[in-house]
Amino acid sequence: MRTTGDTRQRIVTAATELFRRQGYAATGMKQIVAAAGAPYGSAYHFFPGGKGQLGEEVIHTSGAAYLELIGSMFADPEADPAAATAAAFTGAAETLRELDFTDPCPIATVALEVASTHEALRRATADVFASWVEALAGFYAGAGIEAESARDTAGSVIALLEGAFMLGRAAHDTAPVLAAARASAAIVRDALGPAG
Amino acid sequence: MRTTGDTRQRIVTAATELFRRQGYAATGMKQIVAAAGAPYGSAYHFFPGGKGQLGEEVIHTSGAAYLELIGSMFADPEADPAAATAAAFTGAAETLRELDFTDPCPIATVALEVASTHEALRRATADVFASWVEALAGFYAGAGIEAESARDTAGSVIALLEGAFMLGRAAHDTAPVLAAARASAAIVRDALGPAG
DNA sequence: GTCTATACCCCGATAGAC
DNA sequence: GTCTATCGGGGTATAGAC
Repeated sequence: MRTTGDTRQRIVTAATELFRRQGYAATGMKQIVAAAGAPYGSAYHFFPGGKGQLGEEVIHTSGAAYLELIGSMFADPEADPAAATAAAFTGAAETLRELDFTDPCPIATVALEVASTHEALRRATADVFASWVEALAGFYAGAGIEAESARDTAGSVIALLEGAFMLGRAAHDTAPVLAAARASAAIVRDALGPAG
Repeated sequence: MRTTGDTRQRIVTAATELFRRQGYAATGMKQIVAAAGAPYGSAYHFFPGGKGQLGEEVIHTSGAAYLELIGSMFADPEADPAAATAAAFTGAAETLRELDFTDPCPIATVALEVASTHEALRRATADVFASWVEALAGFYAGAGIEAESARDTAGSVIALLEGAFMLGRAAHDTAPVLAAARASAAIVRDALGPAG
């Protein structure tokens, strides 16, 4: 009654890694259970809804983990918001290199793949993006940006990060993410207004 | 000797549309030739290198078409660069809605899918992104931004656009692209410096 | 050059022994 | 609850008639 929980968890973990590296369509259930060291039947025992149900869970759990990461990076309400944002980008550039240009974002590839093909998964990615934007918007609002503008700013910062990952991965170069660090600071400063 | 060219072109066109909507891995050769109204063997007659060769051609040709679009949107050297950039984003938001939240970028999904799995295709997407950045950087340089900064600025603007498409498609909402319009102007203004 | 048939493999999913 | 065998279908790619 304890060991069974391990198998389920291993399947989710393996799927998360494979979806991130290869995308949703290119990853098979057999590949997932093989990577998880689990028998094939376990996948459908724990996820009777099949690949779609597993995909939904992967999106939500990895999205929640990333949300915590965002929360920890923007935890200090005293920090200068533009500088903190730029620092997050330079840190992300380092992560990108450490991951050997595999995707630092756990759901980006899947989000694009399913956006026009799989409603349930599309909604799951939308929920995750919204949770990230909300968290970052809260930080900006605490730093003095008006609520609605804070939301827009947070959305643009996350969009910029996702796009910078895309260009950086394609080029095998962290330069786009480093350039985006400066751009992200400009976005936040603009939202802070002349006083900021 | 004329009609054969049509078949090849129809295959490329059909593949472009399907890759854009579903991604690379989820699209099959059979689906492509069916959509093109071509016999199955024609695909391997014109593309003996198979799906990979077809993918490379799709990336390069659709990337070149998008390059022309960028060139036409930033054709006026007298235009205010920040305003022109923001206008491009508001136009992109409209396009996104017209396309019913299908991907306005012909290579974004494929770029993420192949970044860590298919070297030849990854390089093709990198070439395309680089061509877009170079074109936009030329416009910014003409508007008075120093060359190296113009390149960084162009990269960040394109990254922001790609990321905004990602969030907008997931949410089925043009708001992220419209918010990015203001952010893009802030990025360009920051690069222009206090004088701009 | 055009088109059909097919080889060979892996897909997601299920049945049912254990 | 665990695991294997298998089903029906679709994947890429090729052979070869026309």
